Amino acid sequence: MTEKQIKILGSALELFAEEGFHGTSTNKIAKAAGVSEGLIFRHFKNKEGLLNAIMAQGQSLATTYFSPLMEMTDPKEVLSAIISMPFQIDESEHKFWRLLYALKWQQQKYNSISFDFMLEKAQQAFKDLEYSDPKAEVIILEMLLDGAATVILLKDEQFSKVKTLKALKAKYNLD
Amino acid sequence: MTEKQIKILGSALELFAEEGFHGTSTNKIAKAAGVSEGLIFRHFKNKEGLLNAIMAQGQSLATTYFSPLMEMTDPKEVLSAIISMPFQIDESEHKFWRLLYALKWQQQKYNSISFDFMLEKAQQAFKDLEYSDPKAEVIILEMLLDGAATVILLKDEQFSKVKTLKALKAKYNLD
Amino acid sequence: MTEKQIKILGSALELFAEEGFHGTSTNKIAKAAGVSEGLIFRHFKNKEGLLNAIMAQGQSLATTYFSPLMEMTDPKEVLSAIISMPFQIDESEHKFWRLLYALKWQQQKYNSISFDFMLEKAQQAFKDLEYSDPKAEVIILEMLLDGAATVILLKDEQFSKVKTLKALKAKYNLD
Amino acid sequence: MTEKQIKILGSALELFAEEGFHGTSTNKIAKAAGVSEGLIFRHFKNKEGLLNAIMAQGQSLATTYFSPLMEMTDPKEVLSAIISMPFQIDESEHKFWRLLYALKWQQQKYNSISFDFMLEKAQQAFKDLEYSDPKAEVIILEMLLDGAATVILLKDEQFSKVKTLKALKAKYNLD
DNA sequence: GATGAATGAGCTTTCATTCAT
DNA sequence: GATGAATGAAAGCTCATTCAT
Repeated sequence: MTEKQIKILGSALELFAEEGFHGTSTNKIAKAAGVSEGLIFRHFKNKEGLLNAIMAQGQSLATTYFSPLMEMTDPKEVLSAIISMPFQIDESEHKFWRLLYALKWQQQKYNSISFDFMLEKAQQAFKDLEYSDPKAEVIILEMLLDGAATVILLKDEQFSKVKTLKALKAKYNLD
Repeated sequence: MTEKQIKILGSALELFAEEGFHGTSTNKIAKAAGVSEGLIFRHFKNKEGLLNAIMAQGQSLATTYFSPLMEMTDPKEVLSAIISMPFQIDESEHKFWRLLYALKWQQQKYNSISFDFMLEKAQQAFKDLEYSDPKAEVIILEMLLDGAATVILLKDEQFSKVKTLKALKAKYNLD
Repeated sequence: MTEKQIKILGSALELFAEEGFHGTSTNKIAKAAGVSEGLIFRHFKNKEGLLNAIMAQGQSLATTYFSPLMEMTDPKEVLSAIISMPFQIDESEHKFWRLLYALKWQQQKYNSISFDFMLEKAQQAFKDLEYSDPKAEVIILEMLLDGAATVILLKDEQFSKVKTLKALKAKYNLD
Repeated sequence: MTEKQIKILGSALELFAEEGFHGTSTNKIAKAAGVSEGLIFRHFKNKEGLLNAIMAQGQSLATTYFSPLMEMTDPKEVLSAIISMPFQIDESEHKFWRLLYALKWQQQKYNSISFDFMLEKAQQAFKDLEYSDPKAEVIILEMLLDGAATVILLKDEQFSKVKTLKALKAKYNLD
């Protein structure tokens, strides 16, 4: 990938995340990236192709997130790792997750990154810990993750992440 | 409001919720409502005016939701009422809440309907019940509400709401 | 059809005929028609839709041309009528036929107006007149018609149509 | 001429003939030729330069066609040779003539290859054979040639060229 | 000679909005 | 109140052409 391609993807991610896919013109992206508008189409074919390229990039980011889970066996460690996730989104990834969540609400088409594997791992953990209704627990966990992501991505820094995570872990008796 | 105005608002709500504000053209709305495009502008001045009208309608819906809380004093009853809320969204309101949540991710401008009053009420309840960190508890509750709304509005009917709500209430020792 | 639609179709026909479909921009058409560019798309959906509308108009023109043939029975009268056709293209239809012939060379898609009926009528006439190879005669006739159209449409008025038609009829003994 | 130049010219000829000059992008030509787009401009300067190069190639092809005529004196031989021409277009030249005829309809600019010499030769032949209106006969011959080319180039192989040519020669009492 | 990244003008098309009826 | 023709700005996209490598 050339330097300009990277610039385009970066600007597009930022703008899509902030103003939405339909709310962002290719003209705006090109200007933000310091690039001619035509170049966007030469490299990504479409405005949608641009979005796809961003999502493809994100897919590998997500994989990095999830892979450590695979090897864990201790159920408490598993739950602790899962719950911590949204609290560990850092500056550089912030924009990507914001876009991903925003897209969720618009087209199922872009629900491409799947959390199913993670949720299955969680269900096993709840079973191991002998929760009475593991299925319901998984739903609640999913809600907590989506909710944490929502609050963190939309009103970051207006509350103490450390304290919140601690209280949350306490609810599941995770040290 | 005339019948045609109602039709327009209904179609707009549906389309905005599904395809986003910028993703929906006034032409599409007019066709969905079975109305001439010009009429939209006669009644609502703007595309944005349309959105405002929808939000105004929603505001009163929200008030209906929240008002019973005002009179409650028993902290457990308060928490129980708050937690139940997203689980009680019914068919007819579904589209509106979907739109409201989708807009959250797009423009802060439309974060108009505020949950602050409710969250303060919750904080008082947590204090009354002598939770060790009421502030953190409120954040967690907010996450749960946002998360529950997300899951319910986006993948409705793929899980048991009754069981989930029950397990959730158990977490807070609410009967 | 409104006055502006007619204007658009007229300008488009003229420009397509002179500079080709791909060689003519919708901007140019709009300006020639004294109309906003958007209007073209509102009425005809596409640039291609514009072409289709022109062809549809032409179809009825062609039908007018061919229908008198249907009732003729005298073979000489039939051949005479057919041979005369390209020589009777008048000013108002000139542009349309020019476009039609130009399109022939580019996409079979637009070979929509069919001369087959006319050629069958001719074949019957050649049989009636006991020509030795009626099939070959039909091909030659088709060539003559295409050729006459080519010469008339592309270098009109540089030769005597009357004398040429006379000499041509003489070749078929059509007084 | 290098191999790549030949490839470019060949692809351009083919595409121009099939989809028209304006209907063919340099990008498409480059891909068809298996060559970078830039190379086209290095070798031919312009898109128009490409067309000119094709026409120059064609000019010598045409000369080959016409030169035998120069030395003929017998009028019947002359007419026979002229009439036979379109029927002798072979596979390898097909595309070129198709392009040439298609261009006729698009821009007079490209009426570059002239048949005038040939038509003068024909007029002399008609005079020698004491046709009553040699001028009109030349026009008719021109029509026949254009028409034969049209039919042969656009619906090749759907009829017997041998029989058609025979019937045609019979019309002029050529053996 | 050859590539392919890059450009900018121009193209087709969409869209919110206006206005005469 | 209601329509639908009409607009003009801006959107997404294509294209011939240039240039560094």
